[in-house]
Amino acid sequence: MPSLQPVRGTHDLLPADMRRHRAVVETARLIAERYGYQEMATPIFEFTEVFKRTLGEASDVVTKEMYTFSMKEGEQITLRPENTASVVRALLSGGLAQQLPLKYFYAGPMFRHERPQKGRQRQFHQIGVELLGVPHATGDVEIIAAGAHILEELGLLSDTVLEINTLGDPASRQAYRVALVDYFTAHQEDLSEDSRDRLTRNPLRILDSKDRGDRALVANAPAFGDYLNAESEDFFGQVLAGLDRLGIAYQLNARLVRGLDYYSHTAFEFITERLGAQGTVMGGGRYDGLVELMGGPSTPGVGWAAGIERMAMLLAEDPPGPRPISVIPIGQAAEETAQSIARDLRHAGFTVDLGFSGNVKKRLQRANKQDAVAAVLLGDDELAQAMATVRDLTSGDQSQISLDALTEALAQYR
RNA sequence: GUGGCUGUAGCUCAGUUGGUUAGAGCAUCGGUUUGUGGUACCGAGGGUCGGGGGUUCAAGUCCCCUCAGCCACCCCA
Repeated sequence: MPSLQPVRGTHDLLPADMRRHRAVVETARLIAERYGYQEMATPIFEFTEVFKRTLGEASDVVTKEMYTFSMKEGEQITLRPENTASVVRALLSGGLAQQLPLKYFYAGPMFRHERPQKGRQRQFHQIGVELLGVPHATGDVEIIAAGAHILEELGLLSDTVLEINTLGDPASRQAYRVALVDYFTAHQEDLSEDSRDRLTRNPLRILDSKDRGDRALVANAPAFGDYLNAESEDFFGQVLAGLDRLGIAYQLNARLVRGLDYYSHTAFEFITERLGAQGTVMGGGRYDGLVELMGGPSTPGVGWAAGIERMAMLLAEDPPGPRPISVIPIGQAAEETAQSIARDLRHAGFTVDLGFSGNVKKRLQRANKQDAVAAVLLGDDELAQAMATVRDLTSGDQSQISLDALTEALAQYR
C-alpha cells in the first residue's frame, strides 16, 4: 500500500470543486440541447484497437499516454484518452449510420498518462459535441457557434481567442506533408531534437514548435496555402463566411495543427492566456475520414472537446451551494415531530437540514455554517399549540407559524 | 519522458550562521450559567517538520534517494 495520497494526476472533487464542475457541465448541456445535441455516454474503456486505429499508431497519445490493460482473456483494453473514437464506435455498433445526421453531447472522465501540471491531470474531464453525417461548412459553423455560446454562457468567451486553420482534404494534406518533409529533411541538422523526431511521426507539428531555431526554419517553410486545392480552399472560405455572418470573432493561425490523425479541413481552438502552458480550453475540427477508418460507411463528422477542469478554473465566482432550511427540535418529543416536518418540507420541494444531535445553540451554529436561510424551531411550547418558530437567519426576525401554514410561510425560502 | 522550483498543524505561512519541550493567523473543539446562530472575550486540542537513508555530540535547518505539487519543454482539453 503506497500511501494515502491520491494516485498521481488524480484529484478528488469535493463539494466546492464539484459545484464548479457541475456549473460547467450543466450549462454546456443546456446550451448543447438548444442546438439539438443530445446527451449520450460511452463506456470509459474500449478495446485498445479503437484508439490505436483512430488516433494514429504514431501519435503521442497512443505511443505513450494510454492506460492499457491486458485481460485474462487476452484482450487489450484501454481507458479512453478522448471520446470521439468511442462515439464513432457506438455509431457503428448500434447501426446508427442509417439515421444521419446525428448530434451528440457528452461529458465524462478521460485518461492520459502525462506529467501532471496545472490544467493537466491524468484523469481529467471533458465535455464535447459531435455532429455526424453533415459534409457542409454549415456543420462546422454550427459546432463552433455552439462552443462559443457555451463559453459565453459561462462568462469565459472574453477570456478566450478562437484560432482557426484548415488542414485541407486528404489529398491537399498529403501533398503538403510531402513538401514539408522534403524541406525539413534538407535542414535536418538545424532542427531541434524534438522536431527531428516529429519529422517522422507528425511533420505538421513542427509548424507549432516553440523552439527558436525551429521557428526560423518554419518561417521559410512551404506554406499550406500553396498546396490547398480549390475545393479545400472554398470549403474553408465558407466556414469563415459563416462565422462572420454569426458575428463570431476568430484569428487565422496557419500553424495550428492537431495531434490526432483523424482531423481534416477545419481545425480550431479556443485559447486562453490565463492557464499558462495549458491554454487550450476547447479544441476540435472536422474528421471526415474517421468513420470509414473504423470500418463504417464513408461519413463526415465535426466536433470539439473542452476541458472541464480548465473551464472550471476560469470561472470567476464560486457557484453557490443550496441554502437549506434548518429544522431544529428542542427536546426529545420534538425530535420525532421534526422528522415528519422535515419529510413534509422536503416533499414540498424545500432543501432541509435536520441535524442529528446537539442543543439549540449547537444546531443554530450548524445552520449558520450550512448557510441556512431560515430555522424552524420546534419546542414543547410551540408543539402544544401546533406551532413552530420560524427564524429568518439573515435578519434574525422570528415569528410563530401554525404547522398547517408552514409551507406557505416558508415559500419565500424555497 | 526532459530540465528547474517547492514541500513545516485542516488552510496560509514564520522558524535566526544546525543547538534545549517547533510558532502565528484562520479553521476546529470547549466555555462566557443551560430554548437562539452570525460579532466579541477566555481556553483547549492538533505537527511522523512529504517519506527513507546519511553527515554530526546535535538536523525542520547540510548531503543523497524517493514521493507529490508547481513552472517550462513535450503533449493536449
